[in-house]
Amino acid sequence: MKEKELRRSLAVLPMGTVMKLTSLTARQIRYYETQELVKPQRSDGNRRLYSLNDVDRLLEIKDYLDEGLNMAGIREIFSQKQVESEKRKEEQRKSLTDDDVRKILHDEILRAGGLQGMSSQPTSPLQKPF
Amino acid sequence: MKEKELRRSLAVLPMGTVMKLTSLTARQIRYYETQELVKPQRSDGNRRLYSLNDVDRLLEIKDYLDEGLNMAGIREIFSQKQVESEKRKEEQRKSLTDDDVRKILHDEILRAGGLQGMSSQPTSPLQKPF
DNA sequence: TCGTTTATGTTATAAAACATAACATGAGCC
DNA sequence: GGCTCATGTTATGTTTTATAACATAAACGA
Repeated sequence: MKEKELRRSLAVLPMGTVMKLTSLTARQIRYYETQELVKPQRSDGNRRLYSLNDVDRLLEIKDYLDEGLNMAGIREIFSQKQVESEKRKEEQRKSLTDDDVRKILHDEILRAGGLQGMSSQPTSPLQKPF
Repeated sequence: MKEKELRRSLAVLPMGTVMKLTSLTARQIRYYETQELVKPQRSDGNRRLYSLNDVDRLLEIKDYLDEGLNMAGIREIFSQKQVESEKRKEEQRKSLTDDDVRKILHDEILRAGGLQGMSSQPTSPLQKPF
């Protein structure tokens, strides 16, 4: 699912398209940028280029505004979300590492015991002893 | 998966983006349009707007050209593909219909036999007798 | 209540991107 | 050599976008 992620973060949409997709005015979209709520890329000619993720973000902003939040509030929410997602990423990194450790240990045990075939799992690419 | 289909056929990409995504020149892209190989939408101001499907199509065209095909050949291939896809669609429509018929028949049999509970399937929304 | 801030509208001006059309051209073909 | 095909190049006009400045209604705070 890394391909999809890439597609969603490709900056390819010009202002006009984003306006239609979000029903926001150019003024609003640019203002939210000054408030650091979205950071579109720029083309060589300095045109703003948005990704699908940016569009989603703008729609989120709209929702929060409807709920009465102000720019500062939305900024705060977004920064929290980012912290959360980074935590999750770190969590996953750790858990993967633990998993590796487990595999390695398992391997050690097998070798120590002298190939008794407790498990019929094919050897993992991680092992490669020596 | 109907949502994805919709997203892929949304005409939102301007010429410049498509040029980068395909490594084709504007001249080429427009020429393929005169050859009816792609039919982008137009914005209010007459700008061409492409969908992700269009981009894929342009990449296909590029491949076929590299293989030595000419416009007529590519046009032919595309029209064949369309026929095929329509056949498959019709096939699916039919098969779904058959399935419905089967369910209805099954139901008829159940009622004729007087509720003997041969199957424990919950009644389908299709039945609604009378 | 008055002065501020906030979010957005409006207008002016310049530049970038795109459209159409016409002419140019090298490769392949008869 | 003349023709077609796919594409390049150039010219000209329109659309879209950028930035910036001024305007304003609503909310807010003193």
